[in-house]
Amino acid sequence: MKRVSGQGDRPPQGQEPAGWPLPAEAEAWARHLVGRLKQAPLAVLPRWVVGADVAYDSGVAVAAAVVWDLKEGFPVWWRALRRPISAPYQPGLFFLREAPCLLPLLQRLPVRRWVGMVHGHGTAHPWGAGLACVVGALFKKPFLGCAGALLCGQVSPLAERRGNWVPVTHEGKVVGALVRTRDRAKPVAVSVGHRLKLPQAVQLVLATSRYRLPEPLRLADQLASAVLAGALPGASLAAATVEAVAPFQGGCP
DNA sequence: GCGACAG
DNA sequence: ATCTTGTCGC
Repeated sequence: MKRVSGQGDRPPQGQEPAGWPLPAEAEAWARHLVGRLKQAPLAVLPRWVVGADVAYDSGVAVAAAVVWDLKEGFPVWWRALRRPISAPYQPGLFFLREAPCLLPLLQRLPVRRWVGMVHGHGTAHPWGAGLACVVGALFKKPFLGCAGALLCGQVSPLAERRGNWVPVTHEGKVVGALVRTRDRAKPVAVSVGHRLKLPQAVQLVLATSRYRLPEPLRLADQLASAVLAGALPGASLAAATVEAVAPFQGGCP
């Protein structure tokens, strides 16, 4: 598929939009990428779950990543990165806005074996190419998507108790799951992005959830917002140096 | 054809 | 996403 500048299948480096498709060719680019997705089961659940999210404000984006230790049950590393917004939000093309911000950050993780979690959909997407699929495929890492609302698909009634879930069906296929992460709270939409199975994705979301959103994502959400608001220091991509971010609210023990 | 539509 | 503190309910 044609790109602004061909760079193989590796995550684009540096300033955008180099390596990313233009909005007009994004659908074709994404559909091509879908053909390269793997749904192989995760042989071993990694010890670390990386939650990543982005907060925006008039031209500026702050991406944040949090490494959650499944064994200990708390965050062990976090970082935020500031950079310019590269694309407007468009349902279905969310990855064009979010992925460029996430990649530079994910390349600096302190752990080798991890599963990624993004605030958005994976396969539960009109073309089966949600943010989690795009990031997972580019990184060749297991990724799942966890969103607050469905973008497509149908579901049956879901029990009110935490831990229950029902499949999300789209065009005759199971593309995700609606998961109750907290009693009586609005369910979350979980779907596979790359290199893991839906039951494993659901298991990971439930294993890291205390409130409605899984902790790795909820904390990344808060960190990104705090840095955006200026309450905490973040690093600028333009500065070429990524700095450590000070502990934030609800920090680690 | 029209509207809805992750964040 | 974002404008916005406390408040009510489970």
